[in-house]
Amino acid sequence: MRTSSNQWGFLSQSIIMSQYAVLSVGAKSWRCLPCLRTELRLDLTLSCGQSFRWRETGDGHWTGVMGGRVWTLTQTEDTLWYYTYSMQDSEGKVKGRKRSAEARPDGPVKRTRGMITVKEEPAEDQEPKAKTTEHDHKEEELLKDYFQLNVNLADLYKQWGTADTHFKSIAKAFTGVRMLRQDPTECLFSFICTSNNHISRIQGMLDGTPYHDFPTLQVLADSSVESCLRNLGFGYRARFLQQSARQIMDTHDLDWLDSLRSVPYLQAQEALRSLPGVGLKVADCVCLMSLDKAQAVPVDTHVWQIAQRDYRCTVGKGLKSLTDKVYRDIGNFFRELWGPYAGWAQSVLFCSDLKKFQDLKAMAVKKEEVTEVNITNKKNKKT
DNA sequence: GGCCGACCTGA
DNA sequence: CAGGTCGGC
Repeated sequence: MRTSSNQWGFLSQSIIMSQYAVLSVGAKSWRCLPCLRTELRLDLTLSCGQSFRWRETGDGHWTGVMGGRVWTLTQTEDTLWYYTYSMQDSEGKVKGRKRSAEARPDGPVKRTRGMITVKEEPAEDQEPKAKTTEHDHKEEELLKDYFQLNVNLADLYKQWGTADTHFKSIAKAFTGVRMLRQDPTECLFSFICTSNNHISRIQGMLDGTPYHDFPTLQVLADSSVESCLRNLGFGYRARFLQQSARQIMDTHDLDWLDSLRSVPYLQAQEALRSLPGVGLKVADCVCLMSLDKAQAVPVDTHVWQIAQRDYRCTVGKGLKSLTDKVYRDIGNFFRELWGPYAGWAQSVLFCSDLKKFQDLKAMAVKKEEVTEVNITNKKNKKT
């Protein structure tokens, strides 16, 4: 399977053509938002398996597609910087507005690795300032919505830490792990691909360059899609993808998936489970990561292991794989522990359990041991 | 209702 | 075997 090229690309319109006018922009214009690193850590949040299409394209610079635009994001201790690229169609015409020539004197230096080139646009294509402001406002709102910045993460961490000492010790090194609010269609079809699969292969299937919009329901529902995706290495999941798209098109309105945002958690979960390739785990991922169900706790083998190892949770002990009942019991166990945002808390521990972050976790554990030693010493001194 | 094997693929 | 799900006992 090719992992270097865009696996979905042939199903959707490229936003950026790789051979010419790549990331076509005018004068660079970074904009920013006040945002503490304790509220958002781009590196943790964008690479912990919620979304598979963000890439670190430069040191601390993350590039991906969201809301029909290509974004590059980076951050300092208290500021989130963002940069969007004009969208073009396949004929190379710029569809979005051209960028204004306003530049940040002290903005972060944009660095890219290889694949991305920048073409300058003539400055005369600037649009009136009023429209620019309106447009800028819309992009700021897109970003706030995607990262759910209205949710105060520091407060949640405090609550979870009070209820759960293990969380508290881990959380010190993993602040700012935040739930994204993704597009439901992209989220659903991405997570159908995760079953019985590894992360590296999932990324190979879903990530790619050049940057592109996620394929639409109509495209995915086409009968030719299964064989196409099989040829690209999607395996038996190819059929699930095509069939799920077909079923949604045949039995629901086009906005059915989006409309699940406004129905109760268990109802949304049940609705999703009617789709081929969607069991409890995938349904919970979609509920949590795109349908505003903060209490959904996706229980995979990692989370099950965390429950047993770090919480002495005996639910389902001895079983080789999760039954639906055990799955629900473990979810309830965590919901009772963490409360209505249990799914958000779960993602922090899930993140801390990833192999690539073990060095970070080791630091937290080390601090914890030191703390324990100090407490013990104090006790010893007292007695 | 719960248990078990099959399912694509490649690190 | 891997961040499951499905279909058959």
